[in-house]
Amino acid sequence: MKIYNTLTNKKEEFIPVIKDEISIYVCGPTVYNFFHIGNARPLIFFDVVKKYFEYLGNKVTLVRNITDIDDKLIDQSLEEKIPVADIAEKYTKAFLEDSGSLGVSPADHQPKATEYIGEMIKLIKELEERSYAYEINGDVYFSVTNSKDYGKLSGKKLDELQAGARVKTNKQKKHPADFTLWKKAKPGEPKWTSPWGEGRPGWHTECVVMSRKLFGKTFDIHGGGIDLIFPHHENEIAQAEASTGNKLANYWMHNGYLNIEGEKMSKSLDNFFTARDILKKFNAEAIRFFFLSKHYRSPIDFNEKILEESQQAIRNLYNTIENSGYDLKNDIYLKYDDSVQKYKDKFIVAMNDDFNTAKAIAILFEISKAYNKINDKSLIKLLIELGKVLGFFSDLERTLSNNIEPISEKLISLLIEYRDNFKLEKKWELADAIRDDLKELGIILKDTLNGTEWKIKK
RNA sequence: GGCGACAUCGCCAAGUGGUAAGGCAAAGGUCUGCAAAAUCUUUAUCCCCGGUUCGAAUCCGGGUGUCGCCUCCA
Repeated sequence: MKIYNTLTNKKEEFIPVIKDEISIYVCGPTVYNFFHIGNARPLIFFDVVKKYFEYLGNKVTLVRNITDIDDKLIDQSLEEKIPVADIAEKYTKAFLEDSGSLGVSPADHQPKATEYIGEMIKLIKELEERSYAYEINGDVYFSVTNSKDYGKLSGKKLDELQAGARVKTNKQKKHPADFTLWKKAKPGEPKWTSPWGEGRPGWHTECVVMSRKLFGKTFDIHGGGIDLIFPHHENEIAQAEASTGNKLANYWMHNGYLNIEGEKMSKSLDNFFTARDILKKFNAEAIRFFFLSKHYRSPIDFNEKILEESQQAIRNLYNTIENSGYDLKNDIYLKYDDSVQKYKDKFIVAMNDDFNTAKAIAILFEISKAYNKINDKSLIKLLIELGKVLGFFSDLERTLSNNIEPISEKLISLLIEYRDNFKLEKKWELADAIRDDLKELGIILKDTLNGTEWKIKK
């Protein structure tokens, strides 16, 4: 198993701290708004990472934190004119709903920043005692110049950072790259009591204390979007190593951006889509297919045409399974012979190469094609097994059975019978009318060698 | 100014030294009353220039283009 590690800029053999037990920490949302379709990428990708490690027989613990106190929540609270805590609650709920709709399994732990204030204060005090932190007027900053290899994750050098390139410099800091550990509360803002007065923690601290609490010292994989490399993850490393001297995580994985017509999605460019809105138009597995059809580290361009294509592609895989008359309940007797096993091996080779999901998907289609040629049911079993590793076919139980009322089923059979009679009498228009009308109702008729089959359109 | 990523068929996309996976779309054939599904067939020499090599989409150098990061950001 090889994983590309941002820390070393190369693919490395993956060796977990504890054999067969893998710890993953992924930076979760700041709950100040509905999350956008770009945020769905790390959610879906690390969902697959977890599923794949489990498929290989590991016990996986995935932590995804929820940042529920931050400047952005305060801004949103002013805009919506409701308290910060209500903003947090509202958008945390929305996050959980929408990520669930995307088919992303809940993390094993979903710690909230506000539950860790005490821990964060402890860490900041520790940093202060070791003179990595200094306080000015109730604000506390981390001093990056005291950190001996600051910049090692992002490859940036302190003297090359162009201070104020995008955000105006805070002149009370000793060095422009110093970052906030504790922020003094303005009147009316949410606040907690600390040795430096009332205020709130800075963003970069929560992940350090949460991961430490839930995993102990060094854990296996820290993940997130590529934009978090600097400064967020850089600052996490600086704090963790300054306080204990231990590595925070062994492997750092970062997914590329989702772009809109080649450009980064942002509110100011007015090319911003929430996952919630996209889910109204496309099903979750089409969205998943879209993301997984490209390697996670590459930028991916989003548009509706691609999603439509993805939807068609995943539907075709479902077609293969549905047409096979596969019986989910009785598949335990199916065994893989060598010719089938080789597809499984190829899939694992692809996934072991830094999660090459694009190639893994190609193998699903090879299996589908092979089945349609030789009709070996064990290929369908493998297709489902591997598809589920990528998070597909969650809907299979429902789509394989036309789950409707017996009375409706009888009605459909009756109509098919009438249509058969019309066909025998060569009254094509009447026969086609029945088929078209049923289609309007979402019932698809197919004439096969075994007679007319029907299914509910999903 | 510093750092980095990317450029493969109409569209999406894998491939990192041995002669171009896969998906979507399109065209034609088989099957069908028609349709759907399935199936067969057809469609690229890899941004440009130069170099290394028996051999390069893959390595090196130089261009061109697109995008990103340099303390909001997945």
